[in-house]
Amino acid sequence: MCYYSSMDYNARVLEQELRKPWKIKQDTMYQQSFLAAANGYNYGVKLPAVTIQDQAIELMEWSLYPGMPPDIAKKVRNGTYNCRSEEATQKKSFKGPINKGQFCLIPSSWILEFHTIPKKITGDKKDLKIPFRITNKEGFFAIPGLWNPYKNEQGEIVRSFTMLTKHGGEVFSKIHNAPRFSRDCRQVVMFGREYWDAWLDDKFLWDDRLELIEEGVIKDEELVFHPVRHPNKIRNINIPEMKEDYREYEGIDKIQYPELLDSFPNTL
DNA sequence: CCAGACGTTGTT
DNA sequence: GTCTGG
DNA sequence: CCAGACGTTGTT
DNA sequence: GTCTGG
Repeated sequence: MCYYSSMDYNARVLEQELRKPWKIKQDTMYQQSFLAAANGYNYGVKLPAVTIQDQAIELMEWSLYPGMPPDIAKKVRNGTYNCRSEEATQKKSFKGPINKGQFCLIPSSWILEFHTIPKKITGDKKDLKIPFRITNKEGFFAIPGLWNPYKNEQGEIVRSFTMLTKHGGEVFSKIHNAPRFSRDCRQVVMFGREYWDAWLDDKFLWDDRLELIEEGVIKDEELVFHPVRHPNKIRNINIPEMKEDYREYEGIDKIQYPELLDSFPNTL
């Protein structure tokens, strides 16, 4: 999954339209935008998130650092950028944060998922990977997550987080059709404005939260998705000087792919 | 009990 | 073509 | 995921 | 560090 967040836009929405002005811990990030990708070899990217404890936007590291000795934690962290919500309480890396109520919310403008058209069909040498921009009608939502602190090599306490996923709905399953190993198609949980307060309310225990996820995840009918130009570089997004390069993706445009006519007739 | 795992996804 | 390593 | 390798022997 | 599997 690729994730995108534009903080200046996000903060404007929060303050003016939603009347939910979270404090912003580092004002330097107010004007930043973020485009980040998750995989097992790229973690620690700093993204804006709100913890239930502080109720303020701050930069935290994407991919949860579990409470284990550093040599082990670093390895496990390769796979903690997401957390399967249905199984979270059974996982050593996540049950601690859950029991301590370390929930967070990650504001976002859109995410990308890739649709694969096999080379068999295109007749090409490689599969065709078409990125879809996915968001809600408001163009602004938030992803529920868990967070955990750790002490980095400089001895500083750093906060890290994971984004929760659930079984993928129809839209996600259709777009995200890459061949998989044995498991189901997943989607990152997206909450519209009306579920943010509940997620950041400490009266809800984990079982309540599982229900919140099922009930609050943005429905397919509320999703807006369309194919877009292929972003050729996403890696290293957290390098500050690359910020300008990514700004161009803020208005990432819908484009036509003739190859999609068979799989997405009339829906785009 | 001890040994071994600890995680998720599948463009970046 | 298929597996491994990053 | 993609990029890059695509191997053996002797020894643990 | 803590849990799971054998």
